[in-house]
Amino acid sequence: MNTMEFERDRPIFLQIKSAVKERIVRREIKKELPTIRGLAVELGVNPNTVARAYRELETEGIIGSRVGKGTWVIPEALQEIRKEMIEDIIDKFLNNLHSIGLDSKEIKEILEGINDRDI
Amino acid sequence: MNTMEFERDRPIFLQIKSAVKERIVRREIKKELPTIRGLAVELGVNPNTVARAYRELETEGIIGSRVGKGTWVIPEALQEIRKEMIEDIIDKFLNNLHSIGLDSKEIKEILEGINDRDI
Amino acid sequence: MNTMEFERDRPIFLQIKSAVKERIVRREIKKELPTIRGLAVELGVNPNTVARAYRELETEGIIGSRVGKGTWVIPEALQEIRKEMIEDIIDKFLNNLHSIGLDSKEIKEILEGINDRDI
Amino acid sequence: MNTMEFERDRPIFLQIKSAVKERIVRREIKKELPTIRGLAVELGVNPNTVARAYRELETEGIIGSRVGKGTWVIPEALQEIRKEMIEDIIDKFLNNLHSIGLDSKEIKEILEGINDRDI
DNA sequence: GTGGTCTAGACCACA
DNA sequence: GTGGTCTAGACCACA
Repeated sequence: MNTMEFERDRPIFLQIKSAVKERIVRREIKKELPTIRGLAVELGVNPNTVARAYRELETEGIIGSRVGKGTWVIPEALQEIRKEMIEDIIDKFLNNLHSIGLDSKEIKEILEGINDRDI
Repeated sequence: MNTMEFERDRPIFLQIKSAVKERIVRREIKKELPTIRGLAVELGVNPNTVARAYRELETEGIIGSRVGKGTWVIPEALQEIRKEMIEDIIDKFLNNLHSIGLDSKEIKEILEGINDRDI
Repeated sequence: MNTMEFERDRPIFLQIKSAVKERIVRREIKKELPTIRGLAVELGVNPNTVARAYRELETEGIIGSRVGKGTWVIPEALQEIRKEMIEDIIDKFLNNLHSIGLDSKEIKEILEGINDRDI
Repeated sequence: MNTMEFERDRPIFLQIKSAVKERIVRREIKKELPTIRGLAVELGVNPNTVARAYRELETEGIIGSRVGKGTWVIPEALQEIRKEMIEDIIDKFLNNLHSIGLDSKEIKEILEGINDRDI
């Protein structure tokens, strides 16, 4: 996590949540998560803020925690969550394109345009 | 605009702004926008809230307004804004995919997957 | 006057007033001003709007009018008004520079910078 | 900010905006801005009015803010904004002089005239 | 405590 | 009639 630039207009706890989730899904965090206090110091935020991010990740079934034992990734959930995230990203993408009035043909052209990019 | 369900957790003025912008880009609003007070009544919100949405669209150069005359689309801006919106949608899409750790190959596969869908 | 782009956020009658005043001081309008109705049509505004601009110019002693005789420049006022306008422009300029905290030395440098420009 | 006389005929939020911007550019405000409510009380205006001034300064990239933390100057933006302001003042000055019909020679004379003043 | 949103409602100047 | 400003005041989520 090292340093992290926070966007304004989006709660910090949500940004931390996203960042941690991404790192888990990218397998950069394999098992043990940083302690709440440690991460809070590292990011220069209030421990409550990190705690809230962790709490929501726990509710989503991505991580587990036990007092005295710390916080860890739940590997069984990983594959499923990754799939969901991809699906969400695609849905949002298509919805956005539809919302500005593009039809199937135009969307297909855009998809080809992306393919020609240096991704 | 007819009716409009507002999501909670996203400011109403931003939702109005997006909705109006979409309708403009889709050419459903061609020239004259509804009056601030008219739209406010229609949506069941305070005129100030509509005014703020309009004001920001005006700052973005999409619409113009004048006391006593009303509010209208700036047609010259349209093409440009449409392009920007498409570009933003694509960027966000690719960023999201990268952020969960997909590499070029996986992204290309996803693009093909979308192409095979019924869009 | 031909065509004229109006800025938003500044009343049209004031913009007409400035434009007419400028044309008078530049001696582009020598004696007779366009009729209120004629100018209104030309600019695509309400005659009341032009009338208000003319009325204020008359109050400032720049123009005279009589029903049935039209509107004309008062040449005696011209030299004086021109001087006032120049003085106002200079005062505003120096005030603006002071307001952002520039000292005499910096202002002198700016003045030299302007002199080196292609004015 | 202490006290502040508001001109009529110019929106209060714009006057607050200018005043704050000047104080920032003059480095009288170094880092922390007064809180919205604090400044509102000090100036005897509604918090919404100060909030709008701050919001626009934030849009211009001059200040940043976060709920619960307050409002602060973005130091990186300062140099750039100072330059822009000077450039704007000069442009406006030259435009004004041109608009009343002065030619290069006359403008140069005026510039020298200013230089001889006690600035 | 702090910024941000929203409402209800008054008032204004321009067209 | 129309957009624009402003106030008073409530409520919210984040820190």
